[in-house]
Amino acid sequence: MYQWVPERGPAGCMIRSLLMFPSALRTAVDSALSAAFAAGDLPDLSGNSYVIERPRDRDNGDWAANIALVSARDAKMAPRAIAEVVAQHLPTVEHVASVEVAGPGFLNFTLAPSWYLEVLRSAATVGPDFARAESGSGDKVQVEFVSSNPTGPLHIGHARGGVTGDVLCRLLEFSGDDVSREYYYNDAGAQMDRYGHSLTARYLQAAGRDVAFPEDGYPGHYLIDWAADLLEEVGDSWVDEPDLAARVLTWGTARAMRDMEETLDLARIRFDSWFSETTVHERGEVAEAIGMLRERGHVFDEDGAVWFRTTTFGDEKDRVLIKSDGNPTYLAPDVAYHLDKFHRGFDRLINIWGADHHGYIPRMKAAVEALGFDPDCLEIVITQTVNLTRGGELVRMTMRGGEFVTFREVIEEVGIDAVRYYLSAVSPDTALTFDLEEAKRQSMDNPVYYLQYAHARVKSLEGFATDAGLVRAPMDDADLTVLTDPAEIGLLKQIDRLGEEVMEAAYRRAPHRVATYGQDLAVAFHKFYADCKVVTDDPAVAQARLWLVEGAKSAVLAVLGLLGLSAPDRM
RNA sequence: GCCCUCGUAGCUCAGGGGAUAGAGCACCGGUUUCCUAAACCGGGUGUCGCAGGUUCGAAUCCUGCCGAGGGCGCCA
Repeated sequence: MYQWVPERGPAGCMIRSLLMFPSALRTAVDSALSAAFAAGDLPDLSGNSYVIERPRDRDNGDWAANIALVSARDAKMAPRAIAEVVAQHLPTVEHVASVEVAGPGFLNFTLAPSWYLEVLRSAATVGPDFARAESGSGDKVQVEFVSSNPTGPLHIGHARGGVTGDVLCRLLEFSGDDVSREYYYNDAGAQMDRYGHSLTARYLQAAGRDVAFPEDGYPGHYLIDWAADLLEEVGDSWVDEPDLAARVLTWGTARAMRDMEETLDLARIRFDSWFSETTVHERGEVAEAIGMLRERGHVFDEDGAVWFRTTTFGDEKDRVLIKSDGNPTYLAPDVAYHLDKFHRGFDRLINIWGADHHGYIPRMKAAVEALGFDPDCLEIVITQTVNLTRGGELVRMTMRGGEFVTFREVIEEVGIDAVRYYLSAVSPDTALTFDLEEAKRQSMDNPVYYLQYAHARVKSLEGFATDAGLVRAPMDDADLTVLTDPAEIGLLKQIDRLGEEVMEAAYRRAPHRVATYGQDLAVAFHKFYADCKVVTDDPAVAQARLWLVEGAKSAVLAVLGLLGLSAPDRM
């Protein structure tokens, strides 16, 4: 339920197309409260916090205020009676057609068509950016996501994190934040050693050497493929080199990184920067971070290890930074990395993590706080697991066994538009089931095509109108007031919703809301298409509808852009 | 055992203090001399996991329980 509360959401909720209607209503209600108080009709209710919201059922108007309901106890009056008084003192508000008291005491506002025509003028002339925030928070926001180690291909879990992060970034940019997208990769430490040894063994095996595969090695079949690539590239010339392991690890890291970059590219997931763990070690930032923690009294030594007292900040137990063998844990460079982020001047950090990292949140927050920063500036979005099915049958995957369907394979089978749509249409908090057969269907029962078809229809209409000799006249010459059909009004209302939906989705870090809205928008457009002919004998109607199509195109393109979907001209 | 997330229609999922709880799929039927039928129209389904509590009002917030998933390393 969209609610307008001035002090929340991106600062300055001004949208390019003046979509600030609820604030006008709030001003009006506030002044009605003052007037009623001055007239002695009501006690002073100005301190009550109420909400301007969308009624669930549009039969109850376009906006509703619950002031009477929240004030009933204070005023010692029946809610409906309060609402009546407020309504009597309400000043006229431009574009408001009617105000009525309804239900238990809601004040329901119904907008005049003139409002929607204002919105249409903006949408049709500005384009997809008509609902973009005029001025955002101004915050420099860094979003870190995917961040898979370069030890193998990306899988469907990475895909969800990647799509979620990417759509969230697009949303934040759309609502005015200065966004930087970063991929952090752990190219140091024990996991990389394991990977190097595994790939080295596979290389030697490929070269015909009889070597055993390490017991703790990476079992995936892809290592055999990559070893074959390496053999093809350098022959067996590396076999007897003394620095074989180092060479293989370097090559293998590059190989894995290339695979990830190619896959992300196919998925239209873009990054501004790639940050390697090695960097924080080389720059001495790990030592610096631990030093800072120690200075502030959050570090102690025990059993030969260096500990971070995270329990001070609510963690379940203290955590090791430097193991007794002298090597850092995963946490140490990660603390240094986050310190580095703050040093780079970001106001807000958002990390997209998989559900398996949930337990890591308290210690990371502890690190931020212990280093002297506001832990609320670090937000963690957790994406729940993805169950891959094919025709309802669970596709068995063993991450530990190394047998899994890769992100790239899913893209190649299903197509990136459908993959992105299905992965971003569900709340990150919900464990989702991704069915390959269902997503692959190129038919009307696939919601992604339903949405894209709205765009294809717009293009088709444009072509047909042109062929029919119908040329769109300037906006100023069009009489938009002829748009009165219920289907036309319904479409206008959906175009109007785009701005608030984007704000809400960005503010709540809820990228899936875009897909939900997109379906409503597409429904309204297809309904309009079915009920109202654009190319008609009445030139005034034809002109107005051409502009309505143009406005709808702006909204549809905005949604497709936010979801990172292609906008096909024909299907 | 402790912590986190989830539990809403047959299935996949929205809604997360507000009015009569929604969509898609699946199922049945209808619409095309008419801008793409990948569309439109009609047909029905709910103990919102269970039980308490807070509130003018609870699917939504709190507590407990049940169930599913994830996490509880000097792994990453």
